[in-house]
Amino acid sequence: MQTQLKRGTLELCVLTLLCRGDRYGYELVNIISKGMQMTEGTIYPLMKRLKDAGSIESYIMESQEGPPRKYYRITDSGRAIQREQETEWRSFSAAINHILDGEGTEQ
Amino acid sequence: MQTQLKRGTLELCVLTLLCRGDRYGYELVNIISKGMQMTEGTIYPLMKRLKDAGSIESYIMESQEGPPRKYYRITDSGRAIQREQETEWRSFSAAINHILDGEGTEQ
DNA sequence: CACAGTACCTTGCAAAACAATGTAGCCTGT
DNA sequence: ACAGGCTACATTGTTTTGCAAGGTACTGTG
Repeated sequence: MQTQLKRGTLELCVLTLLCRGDRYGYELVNIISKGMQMTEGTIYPLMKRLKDAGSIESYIMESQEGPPRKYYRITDSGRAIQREQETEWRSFSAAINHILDGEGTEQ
Repeated sequence: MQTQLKRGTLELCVLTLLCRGDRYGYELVNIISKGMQMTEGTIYPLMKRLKDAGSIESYIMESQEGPPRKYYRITDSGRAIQREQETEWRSFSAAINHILDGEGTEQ
């Protein structure tokens, strides 16, 4: 059920994390999955969508601890979208909380 | 785009409103659409799902101002689901806000 | 009698999360 | 030397749900 709640917000999470520095896919899964359930089956299609949209760029880097990593870097356009989505999220969650806290009770 | 954010939360909104009293479909659209965009094409399939799941019941009442209205009443099982989903929403939105407010910045 | 508002409903499309599955490199223990 | 586990990438197909578009029908007003 939680599945549905995540729609749209994972993109915001990823863009927000990338605003603070480059990350590779597997790393993003590990960070985000601390707060909510999410797996690689979700992140890679999402990264592809973001790349196709021009919100992020990627580059490969070797690692001493395993296979090469594909790092993602946010673009200016990605930053703009992050700001937009953060605003949307805040007003959206405010609307939900408003209903939970009693909106619509009055006759 | 906001479309994706709504996933799952509209059900919570409807159940929450019905916890406070019976409502008819068109009325629910009017209340919820004050806070976010939503139309009848969304509510009627949702009400059918909720009814099939046993979360709500319905009854018809005449109206002096137009066609008869189909009112919905929440069931005990519906109330339990509402509580569950409200808890889920609160912990979910907390997780998102946690990421927005700096989680994952530290090395 | 047309039109606007109220109120119901269905069909078909699109977006996105995710389980399942597959590849391959690195490291440790035996 | 090799099995097993972790790291790290990726794709396919299923499922859920929001919504535009379309349709019916009743009531009241100009």
